[in-house]
Amino acid sequence: MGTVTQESAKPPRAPAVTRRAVLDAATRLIEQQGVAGLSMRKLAAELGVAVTSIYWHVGNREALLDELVQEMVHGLDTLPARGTTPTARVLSLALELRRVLRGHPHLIGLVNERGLTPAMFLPSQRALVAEISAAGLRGVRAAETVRALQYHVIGFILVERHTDRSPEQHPSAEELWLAEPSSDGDLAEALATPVDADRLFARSTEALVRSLLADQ
Amino acid sequence: MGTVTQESAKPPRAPAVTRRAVLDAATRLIEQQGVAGLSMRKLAAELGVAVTSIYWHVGNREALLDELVQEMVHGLDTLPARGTTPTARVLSLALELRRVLRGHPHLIGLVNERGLTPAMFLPSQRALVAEISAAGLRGVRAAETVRALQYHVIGFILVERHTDRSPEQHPSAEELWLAEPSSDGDLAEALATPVDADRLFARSTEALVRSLLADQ
DNA sequence: ATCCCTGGTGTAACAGTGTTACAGAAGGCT
DNA sequence: AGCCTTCTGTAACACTGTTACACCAGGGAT
Repeated sequence: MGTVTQESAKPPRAPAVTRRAVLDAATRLIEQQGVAGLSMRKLAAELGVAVTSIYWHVGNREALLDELVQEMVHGLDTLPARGTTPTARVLSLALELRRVLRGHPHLIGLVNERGLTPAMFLPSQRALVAEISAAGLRGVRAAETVRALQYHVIGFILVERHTDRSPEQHPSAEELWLAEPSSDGDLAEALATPVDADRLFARSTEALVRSLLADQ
Repeated sequence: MGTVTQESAKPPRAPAVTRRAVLDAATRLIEQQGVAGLSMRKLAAELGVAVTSIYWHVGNREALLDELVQEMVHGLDTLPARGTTPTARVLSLALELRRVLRGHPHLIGLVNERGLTPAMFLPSQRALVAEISAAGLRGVRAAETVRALQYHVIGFILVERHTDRSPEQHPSAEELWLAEPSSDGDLAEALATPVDADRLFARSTEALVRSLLADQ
Protein backbone atom coordinates (compact mmCIF):
# COMPACT_ATOMS: atom_id res chain seq x y z
CA MET A 1 0.00 0.00 0.00
CA GLY A 2 2.01 2.90 -1.29
CA THR A 3 1.25 6.20 0.27
CA VAL A 4 -2.45 5.94 -0.11
CA THR A 5 -4.64 3.41 -1.76
CA GLN A 6 -4.47 4.19 -5.43
CA GLU A 7 -1.12 3.30 -6.94
CA SER A 8 -1.29 5.01 -10.25
CA ALA A 9 -4.61 5.36 -11.95
CA LYS A 10 -8.12 4.71 -10.81
CA PRO A 11 -9.71 6.41 -7.90
CA PRO A 12 -13.38 5.85 -8.69
CA ARG A 13 -14.09 9.29 -7.33
CA ALA A 14 -11.66 11.95 -6.22
CA PRO A 15 -11.40 11.33 -2.48
CA ALA A 16 -12.56 14.25 -0.37
CA VAL A 17 -9.51 13.72 1.78
CA THR A 18 -6.30 11.69 1.67
CA ARG A 19 -4.33 9.87 4.30
CA ARG A 20 -1.57 12.40 3.77
CA ALA A 21 -3.96 15.30 4.36
CA VAL A 22 -5.19 13.70 7.58
CA LEU A 23 -1.65 13.27 8.88
CA ASP A 24 -0.74 16.83 7.98
CA ALA A 25 -3.83 18.29 9.58
CA ALA A 26 -3.18 16.22 12.70
CA THR A 27 0.37 17.52 12.85
CA ARG A 28 -0.89 21.06 12.56
CA LEU A 29 -3.47 20.57 15.29
CA ILE A 30 -0.93 19.01 17.62
CA GLU A 31 1.57 21.77 17.06
CA GLN A 32 -1.09 24.32 17.91
CA GLN A 33 -2.85 22.73 20.84
CA GLY A 34 -0.73 19.84 21.99
CA VAL A 35 -1.52 16.15 21.80
CA ALA A 36 -4.50 16.49 24.12
CA GLY A 37 -5.94 19.08 21.76
CA LEU A 38 -6.15 16.58 18.94
CA SER A 39 -9.61 15.11 18.71
CA MET A 40 -10.98 13.11 15.85
CA ARG A 41 -13.95 15.41 15.46
CA LYS A 42 -11.84 18.54 15.37
CA LEU A 43 -9.67 16.86 12.81
CA ALA A 44 -12.68 15.97 10.69
CA ALA A 45 -14.08 19.47 10.99
CA GLU A 46 -10.72 20.95 10.01
CA LEU A 47 -10.82 18.90 6.85
CA GLY A 48 -14.50 19.53 6.19
CA VAL A 49 -15.33 15.87 6.39
CA ALA A 50 -17.17 13.41 8.62
CA VAL A 51 -15.39 11.59 11.43
CA THR A 52 -15.77 8.23 9.78
CA SER A 53 -13.61 9.32 6.87
CA ILE A 54 -10.77 9.94 9.28
CA TYR A 55 -11.24 6.47 10.67
CA TRP A 56 -11.30 4.99 7.21
CA HIS A 57 -7.98 6.56 6.34
CA VAL A 58 -5.98 6.08 9.53
CA GLY A 59 -7.75 3.42 11.58
CA ASN A 60 -8.03 5.13 14.91
CA ARG A 61 -6.47 7.80 17.03
CA GLU A 62 -3.77 5.58 18.42
CA ALA A 63 -2.72 4.44 14.96
CA LEU A 64 -2.69 8.04 13.80
CA LEU A 65 -0.33 9.03 16.59
CA ASP A 66 1.79 5.95 15.90
CA GLU A 67 2.13 7.04 12.32
CA LEU A 68 3.19 10.57 13.24
CA VAL A 69 5.72 9.19 15.67
CA GLN A 70 7.11 6.81 13.07
CA GLU A 71 7.49 9.62 10.57
CA MET A 72 9.39 11.69 13.06
CA VAL A 73 11.62 8.79 14.05
CA HIS A 74 12.45 8.16 10.42
CA GLY A 75 13.30 11.81 10.05
CA LEU A 76 16.23 11.27 12.37
CA ASP A 77 17.89 8.77 10.10
CA THR A 78 20.89 10.71 9.00
CA LEU A 79 22.38 12.98 11.55
CA PRO A 80 25.86 14.22 10.74
CA ALA A 81 28.76 14.20 13.18
CA ARG A 82 31.07 17.19 12.80
CA GLY A 83 34.42 17.92 14.34
CA THR A 84 37.86 16.39 14.51
CA THR A 85 38.23 14.84 17.95
CA PRO A 86 35.90 12.05 19.07
CA THR A 87 34.70 14.21 21.92
CA ALA A 88 33.78 17.01 19.57
CA ARG A 89 32.08 14.66 17.16
CA VAL A 90 30.03 12.94 19.82
CA LEU A 91 29.09 16.31 21.25
CA SER A 92 28.01 17.58 17.87
CA LEU A 93 25.80 14.53 17.44
CA ALA A 94 24.12 15.21 20.76
CA LEU A 95 23.59 18.88 19.96
CA GLU A 96 22.18 18.10 16.55
CA LEU A 97 19.84 15.51 17.96
CA ARG A 98 18.50 17.92 20.52
CA ARG A 99 18.08 20.59 17.89
CA VAL A 100 15.99 18.31 15.70
CA LEU A 101 13.89 16.92 18.52
CA ARG A 102 13.04 20.36 19.77
CA GLY A 103 11.31 20.90 16.46
CA HIS A 104 8.73 18.31 17.54
CA PRO A 105 8.19 19.12 21.20
CA HIS A 106 4.82 17.41 21.37
CA LEU A 107 5.91 14.20 19.73
CA ILE A 108 8.92 13.31 21.81
CA GLY A 109 6.72 12.62 24.81
CA LEU A 110 4.73 10.20 22.67
CA VAL A 111 7.87 8.54 21.45
CA ASN A 112 8.95 7.89 24.99
CA GLU A 113 5.51 6.74 26.10
CA ARG A 114 5.51 4.20 23.34
CA GLY A 115 8.88 2.90 24.40
CA LEU A 116 10.29 3.96 21.05
CA THR A 117 13.14 5.94 22.50
CA PRO A 118 15.66 3.22 21.65
CA ALA A 119 14.31 2.94 18.13
CA MET A 120 14.42 6.68 17.70
CA PHE A 121 17.97 6.68 18.82
CA LEU A 122 19.11 3.79 16.71
CA PRO A 123 20.50 5.76 13.76
CA SER A 124 22.46 8.10 15.94
CA GLN A 125 23.43 5.11 18.03
CA ARG A 126 25.30 3.77 15.05
CA ALA A 127 27.15 7.02 14.65
CA LEU A 128 27.86 7.10 18.35
CA VAL A 129 29.27 3.60 18.24
CA ALA A 130 31.62 4.58 15.46
CA GLU A 131 32.92 7.60 17.34
CA ILE A 132 33.29 5.74 20.58
CA SER A 133 35.16 2.93 18.95
CA ALA A 134 37.40 5.52 17.35
CA ALA A 135 38.02 6.90 20.82
CA GLY A 136 39.39 3.53 21.82
CA LEU A 137 36.56 2.12 23.89
CA ARG A 138 35.68 -1.53 23.43
CA GLY A 139 33.09 -4.10 24.39
CA VAL A 140 30.84 -3.67 27.38
CA ARG A 141 32.39 -0.39 28.39
CA ALA A 142 31.72 1.08 24.97
CA ALA A 143 28.12 -0.12 25.06
CA GLU A 144 27.60 1.41 28.46
CA THR A 145 29.04 4.67 27.21
CA VAL A 146 26.69 4.76 24.26
CA ARG A 147 23.69 4.13 26.42
CA ALA A 148 24.71 6.61 29.06
CA LEU A 149 24.83 9.28 26.37
CA GLN A 150 21.47 8.26 24.97
CA TYR A 151 19.79 8.47 28.33
CA HIS A 152 21.43 11.76 29.11
CA VAL A 153 20.41 13.46 25.89
CA ILE A 154 16.83 12.24 25.69
CA GLY A 155 16.37 12.75 29.42
CA PHE A 156 17.52 16.31 29.19
CA ILE A 157 15.09 16.97 26.39
CA LEU A 158 12.21 15.40 28.27
CA VAL A 159 12.94 17.54 31.29
CA GLU A 160 13.33 20.80 29.46
CA ARG A 161 10.12 20.19 27.55
CA HIS A 162 8.17 21.29 30.57
CA THR A 163 10.40 23.26 32.90
CA ASP A 164 9.89 26.28 30.70
CA ARG A 165 6.22 26.72 31.31
CA SER A 166 6.37 26.27 35.05
CA PRO A 167 3.10 27.42 36.65
CA GLU A 168 4.64 30.17 38.73
CA GLN A 169 5.45 28.31 41.89
CA HIS A 170 4.66 30.54 44.76
CA PRO A 171 7.86 30.20 46.66
CA SER A 172 9.78 29.94 43.42
CA ALA A 173 13.19 28.38 43.52
CA GLU A 174 14.58 31.75 42.54
CA GLU A 175 13.01 33.60 45.44
CA LEU A 176 14.03 30.90 47.85
CA TRP A 177 17.63 31.16 46.84
CA LEU A 178 17.64 34.91 47.14
CA ALA A 179 16.24 34.66 50.66
CA GLU A 180 18.64 31.98 51.74
CA PRO A 181 21.52 33.13 53.93
CA SER A 182 24.46 31.74 52.05
CA SER A 183 28.17 31.88 52.15
CA ASP A 184 28.37 31.98 48.37
CA GLY A 185 26.37 34.94 47.17
CA ASP A 186 27.29 34.40 43.55
CA LEU A 187 26.02 30.84 43.64
CA ALA A 188 22.74 31.87 45.17
CA GLU A 189 22.34 34.58 42.59
CA ALA A 190 23.16 32.18 39.78
CA LEU A 191 20.59 29.70 41.05
CA ALA A 192 18.09 32.53 41.20
CA THR A 193 18.33 33.18 37.49
CA PRO A 194 16.36 31.16 34.97
CA VAL A 195 17.99 28.17 33.34
CA ASP A 196 19.84 28.70 30.08
CA ALA A 197 19.00 25.33 28.59
CA ASP A 198 21.27 25.62 25.57
CA ARG A 199 24.29 26.39 27.64
CA LEU A 200 23.42 23.85 30.32
CA PHE A 201 22.96 21.10 27.79
CA ALA A 202 26.23 21.85 26.04
CA ARG A 203 28.18 22.00 29.28
CA SER A 204 26.74 18.94 30.97
CA THR A 205 26.91 16.84 27.84
CA GLU A 206 30.48 17.84 27.25
CA ALA A 207 31.36 17.00 30.84
CA LEU A 208 29.75 13.61 30.50
CA VAL A 209 31.38 12.85 27.17
CA ARG A 210 34.80 13.84 28.44
CA SER A 211 34.46 11.70 31.51
CA LEU A 212 33.12 8.71 29.66
CA LEU A 213 35.74 8.83 26.94
CA ALA A 214 38.67 9.63 29.18
CA ASP A 215 38.45 7.93 32.50
CA GLN A 216 39.76 4.45 32.61
CA MET B 1 -11.06 13.63 60.07
CA GLY B 2 -9.35 16.74 61.41
CA THR B 3 -7.50 17.19 58.20
CA VAL B 4 -10.55 18.31 56.33
CA THR B 5 -12.54 21.48 56.53
CA GLN B 6 -13.71 21.71 60.12
CA GLU B 7 -10.97 22.90 62.39
CA SER B 8 -11.54 21.07 65.61
CA ALA B 9 -14.83 19.51 66.46
CA LYS B 10 -18.17 19.61 64.78
CA PRO B 11 -18.97 17.56 61.78
CA PRO B 12 -22.75 17.98 61.67
CA ARG B 13 -22.99 14.50 60.29
CA ALA B 14 -20.28 11.93 59.94
CA PRO B 15 -19.16 12.56 56.37
CA ALA B 16 -19.61 9.60 54.07
CA VAL B 17 -16.15 10.29 52.77
CA THR B 18 -13.22 12.52 53.69
CA ARG B 19 -10.73 14.44 51.64
CA ARG B 20 -8.09 12.09 52.92
CA ALA B 21 -10.05 9.05 51.79
CA VAL B 22 -10.48 10.55 48.33
CA LEU B 23 -6.77 11.20 47.99
CA ASP B 24 -5.92 7.71 49.17
CA ALA B 25 -8.38 6.06 46.83
CA ALA B 26 -7.07 8.16 43.97
CA THR B 27 -3.53 7.09 44.77
CA ARG B 28 -4.60 3.47 44.78
CA LEU B 29 -6.41 3.81 41.46
CA ILE B 30 -3.45 5.52 39.86
CA GLU B 31 -1.02 2.91 41.09
CA GLN B 32 -3.21 0.21 39.64
CA GLN B 33 -4.23 1.69 36.30
CA GLY B 34 -2.04 4.71 35.73
CA VAL B 35 -3.07 8.33 35.62
CA ALA B 36 -5.33 7.81 32.62
CA GLY B 37 -7.17 5.14 34.56
CA LEU B 38 -8.27 7.63 37.17
CA SER B 39 -11.77 8.89 36.46
CA MET B 40 -13.95 10.82 38.83
CA ARG B 41 -16.79 8.34 38.46
CA LYS B 42 -14.59 5.35 39.14
CA LEU B 43 -13.26 7.14 42.17
CA ALA B 44 -16.77 7.84 43.42
CA ALA B 45 -17.85 4.27 42.83
CA GLU B 46 -14.77 2.99 44.64
CA LEU B 47 -15.80 5.03 47.67
CA GLY B 48 -19.47 4.20 47.33
CA VAL B 49 -20.45 7.81 46.87
CA ALA B 50 -21.79 10.16 44.22
CA VAL B 51 -19.44 12.08 41.96
CA THR B 52 -20.40 15.43 43.39
CA SER B 53 -19.01 14.46 46.76
CA ILE B 54 -15.63 13.98 45.20
CA TYR B 55 -15.89 17.41 43.64
CA TRP B 56 -16.94 18.92 46.93
CA HIS B 57 -13.89 17.54 48.68
CA VAL B 58 -11.16 18.12 46.12
CA GLY B 59 -12.49 20.69 43.65
CA ASN B 60 -11.79 18.96 40.38
CA ARG B 61 -9.60 16.38 38.76
CA GLU B 62 -6.75 18.75 38.11
CA ALA B 63 -6.72 19.96 41.72
CA LEU B 64 -6.79 16.36 42.90
CA LEU B 65 -3.73 15.51 40.84
CA ASP B 66 -2.04 18.70 42.01
CA GLU B 67 -2.59 17.64 45.59
CA LEU B 68 -1.12 14.19 45.02
CA VAL B 69 1.88 15.72 43.33
CA GLN B 70 2.38 18.17 46.15
CA GLU B 71 2.27 15.39 48.71
CA MET B 72 4.87 13.44 46.84
CA VAL B 73 7.10 16.46 46.44
CA HIS B 74 6.91 17.15 50.15
CA GLY B 75 7.84 13.56 50.78
CA LEU B 76 11.25 14.31 49.32
CA ASP B 77 12.10 16.88 51.92
CA THR B 78 14.85 15.16 53.79
CA LEU B 79 17.12 13.02 51.71
CA PRO B 80 20.37 12.04 53.42
CA ALA B 81 23.78 12.29 51.80
CA ARG B 82 26.10 9.49 52.78
CA GLY B 83 29.79 9.00 52.16
CA THR B 84 33.03 10.78 52.88
CA THR B 85 34.17 12.39 49.65
CA PRO B 86 32.01 15.02 47.92
CA THR B 87 31.75 12.81 44.87
CA ALA B 88 30.46 9.92 46.94
CA ARG B 89 28.01 12.12 48.81
CA VAL B 90 26.61 13.71 45.68
CA LEU B 91 26.31 10.30 44.10
CA SER B 92 24.47 8.91 47.10
CA LEU B 93 22.03 11.80 46.91
CA ALA B 94 21.31 11.04 43.28
CA LEU B 95 20.86 7.34 43.94
CA GLU B 96 18.57 7.96 46.88
CA LEU B 97 16.49 10.40 44.90
CA ARG B 98 16.03 7.93 42.10
CA ARG B 99 15.12 5.20 44.57
CA VAL B 100 12.37 7.33 46.12
CA LEU B 101 10.99 8.59 42.83
CA ARG B 102 10.75 5.09 41.44
CA GLY B 103 8.25 4.42 44.20
CA HIS B 104 5.86 6.82 42.46
CA PRO B 105 6.31 5.99 38.79
CA HIS B 106 2.99 7.47 37.75
CA LEU B 107 3.40 10.73 39.57
CA ILE B 108 6.80 11.83 38.35
CA GLY B 109 5.45 12.40 34.89
CA LEU B 110 2.80 14.67 36.37
CA VAL B 111 5.40 16.53 38.37
CA ASN B 112 7.33 17.28 35.22
CA GLU B 113 4.23 18.20 33.23
CA ARG B 114 3.33 20.72 35.87
CA GLY B 115 6.77 22.25 35.72
CA LEU B 116 7.32 21.26 39.32
CA THR B 117 10.58 19.49 38.69
CA PRO B 118 12.60 22.38 40.14
CA ALA B 119 10.36 22.53 43.19
CA MET B 120 10.63 18.81 43.65
CA PHE B 121 14.33 19.07 43.49
CA LEU B 122 14.67 22.02 45.81
CA PRO B 123 15.38 20.12 49.04
CA SER B 124 18.00 17.93 47.47
CA GLN B 125 19.26 21.02 45.67
CA ARG B 126 20.21 22.45 49.03
CA ALA B 127 22.11 19.34 49.92
CA LEU B 128 23.76 19.35 46.50
CA VAL B 129 24.84 22.94 46.94
CA ALA B 130 26.45 22.10 50.24
CA GLU B 131 28.41 19.21 48.79
CA ILE B 132 29.47 21.11 45.74
CA SER B 133 30.65 24.03 47.78
CA ALA B 134 32.58 21.60 49.91
CA ALA B 135 34.15 20.30 46.74
CA GLY B 136 35.49 23.78 46.08
CA LEU B 137 33.20 25.00 43.33
CA ARG B 138 31.96 28.58 43.55
CA GLY B 139 29.54 30.96 41.91
CA VAL B 140 28.16 30.41 38.46
CA ARG B 141 30.16 27.26 37.90
CA ALA B 142 28.73 25.69 41.04
CA ALA B 143 25.20 26.64 40.03
CA GLU B 144 25.68 25.10 36.62
CA THR B 145 26.97 21.93 38.21
CA VAL B 146 23.98 21.64 40.48
CA ARG B 147 21.59 22.09 37.61
CA ALA B 148 23.41 19.70 35.35
CA LEU B 149 23.04 17.02 38.00
CA GLN B 150 19.36 17.79 38.48
CA TYR B 151 18.61 17.49 34.81
CA HIS B 152 20.63 14.34 34.49
CA VAL B 153 18.93 12.53 37.36
CA ILE B 154 15.35 13.50 36.62
CA GLY B 155 15.90 12.98 32.90
CA PHE B 156 17.21 9.50 33.44
CA ILE B 157 14.19 8.65 35.53
CA LEU B 158 11.79 10.03 32.96
CA VAL B 159 13.41 7.97 30.26
CA GLU B 160 13.53 4.74 32.16
CA ARG B 161 9.91 5.13 33.19
CA HIS B 162 8.88 3.91 29.76
CA THR B 163 11.74 2.10 28.14
CA ASP B 164 10.91 -0.93 30.24
CA ARG B 165 7.51 -1.61 28.78
CA SER B 166 8.54 -1.10 25.20
CA PRO B 167 5.90 -2.49 22.83
CA GLU B 168 8.13 -5.11 21.26
CA GLN B 169 9.58 -3.18 18.39
CA HIS B 170 9.66 -5.40 15.40
CA PRO B 171 13.22 -4.86 14.39
CA SER B 172 14.24 -4.49 18.01
CA ALA B 173 17.46 -2.69 18.71
CA GLU B 174 18.81 -5.92 20.07
CA GLU B 175 18.15 -7.88 16.91
CA LEU B 176 19.55 -5.11 14.77
CA TRP B 177 22.80 -5.13 16.64
CA LEU B 178 23.14 -8.88 16.41
CA ALA B 179 22.63 -8.70 12.65
CA GLU B 180 25.04 -5.84 12.17
CA PRO B 181 28.45 -6.76 10.78
CA SER B 182 30.74 -5.18 13.30
CA SER B 183 34.37 -5.03 14.16
CA ASP B 184 33.65 -5.15 17.85
CA GLY B 185 31.63 -8.26 18.56
CA ASP B 186 31.59 -7.69 22.28
CA LEU B 187 30.13 -4.23 21.82
CA ALA B 188 27.41 -5.48 19.53
CA GLU B 189 26.57 -8.24 21.96
CA ALA B 190 26.47 -5.79 24.85
CA LEU B 191 24.14 -3.51 22.94
CA ALA B 192 21.95 -6.51 22.19
CA THR B 193 21.31 -7.17 25.87
CA PRO B 194 18.61 -5.33 27.78
CA VAL B 195 19.57 -2.24 29.71
CA ASP B 196 20.56 -2.68 33.35
CA ALA B 197 19.16 0.63 34.52
CA ASP B 198 20.56 0.48 38.03
CA ARG B 199 24.06 -0.05 36.80
CA LEU B 200 23.75 2.43 33.97
CA PHE B 201 22.45 5.12 36.26
CA ALA B 202 25.19 4.59 38.80
CA ARG B 203 27.91 4.63 36.16
CA SER B 204 26.74 7.57 34.14
CA THR B 205 25.95 9.67 37.17
CA GLU B 206 29.33 8.91 38.67
CA ALA B 207 31.02 9.85 35.43
CA LEU B 208 29.13 13.11 35.29
CA VAL B 209 29.79 13.95 38.92
CA ARG B 210 33.48 13.23 38.60
CA SER B 211 33.79 15.35 35.52
CA LEU B 212 31.81 18.24 36.93
CA LEU B 213 33.66 18.28 40.22
CA ALA B 214 37.09 17.72 38.80
CA ASP B 215 37.60 19.42 35.50
CA GLN B 216 38.65 23.01 35.69
C1' DA C 1 -29.00 -2.67 -18.76
C1' DT C 2 -28.57 -4.94 -14.76
C1' DC C 3 -25.82 -6.55 -10.91
C1' DC C 4 -22.12 -6.64 -7.85
C1' DC C 5 -18.07 -5.10 -5.88
C1' DT C 6 -14.89 -1.69 -4.04
C1' DG C 7 -13.57 2.70 -2.36
C1' DG C 8 -15.10 6.40 0.26
C1' DT C 9 -18.50 9.22 2.74
C1' DG C 10 -22.25 10.46 6.00
C1' DT C 11 -25.91 9.89 10.02
C1' DA C 12 -26.64 8.54 14.30
C1' DA C 13 -25.80 6.20 18.00
C1' DC C 14 -23.14 3.99 22.37
C1' DA C 15 -20.43 4.32 26.23
C1' DG C 16 -17.42 6.92 28.64
C1' DT C 17 -15.28 11.38 30.23
C1' DG C 18 -15.08 16.10 33.34
C1' DT C 19 -18.13 19.30 35.26
C1' DT C 20 -22.06 21.68 37.23
C1' DA C 21 -27.03 23.46 38.42
C1' DC C 22 -30.02 22.12 41.57
C1' DA C 23 -32.50 19.81 45.13
C1' DG C 24 -32.14 17.92 49.35
C1' DA C 25 -30.78 16.00 54.13
C1' DA C 26 -28.85 16.43 58.69
C1' DG C 27 -27.10 18.66 62.47
C1' DG C 28 -25.81 23.29 65.26
C1' DC C 29 -27.09 28.17 66.45
C1' DT C 30 -30.11 31.87 67.54
C1' DA D 1 -39.26 27.63 64.45
C1' DG D 2 -36.19 29.17 61.35
C1' DC D 3 -31.51 29.64 59.26
C1' DC D 4 -26.91 28.39 58.03
C1' DT D 5 -23.25 25.34 56.97
C1' DT D 6 -21.76 20.97 55.56
C1' DC D 7 -22.24 17.43 52.72
C1' DT D 8 -24.71 14.19 49.36
C1' DG D 9 -27.50 12.71 45.30
C1' DT D 10 -30.08 13.27 40.56
C1' DA D 11 -29.75 14.67 36.22
C1' DA D 12 -28.09 17.03 32.87
C1' DC D 13 -24.44 19.38 29.34
C1' DA D 14 -20.81 19.12 26.27
C1' DC D 15 -17.26 16.50 24.89
C1' DT D 16 -14.45 12.32 23.85
C1' DG D 17 -13.21 7.69 20.84
C1' DT D 18 -15.49 4.36 18.21
C1' DT D 19 -18.65 1.81 15.33
C1' DA D 20 -23.02 -0.20 12.94
C1' DC D 21 -25.23 1.01 9.09
C1' DA D 22 -26.90 3.25 5.01
C1' DC D 23 -25.51 5.50 1.01
C1' DC D 24 -23.31 6.96 -3.31
C1' DA D 25 -20.35 6.71 -7.29
C1' DG D 26 -17.87 4.40 -10.64
C1' DG D 27 -15.76 -0.13 -13.05
C1' DG D 28 -16.29 -4.81 -14.61
C1' DA D 29 -18.94 -8.76 -15.61
C1' DT D 30 -23.01 -10.80 -17.17
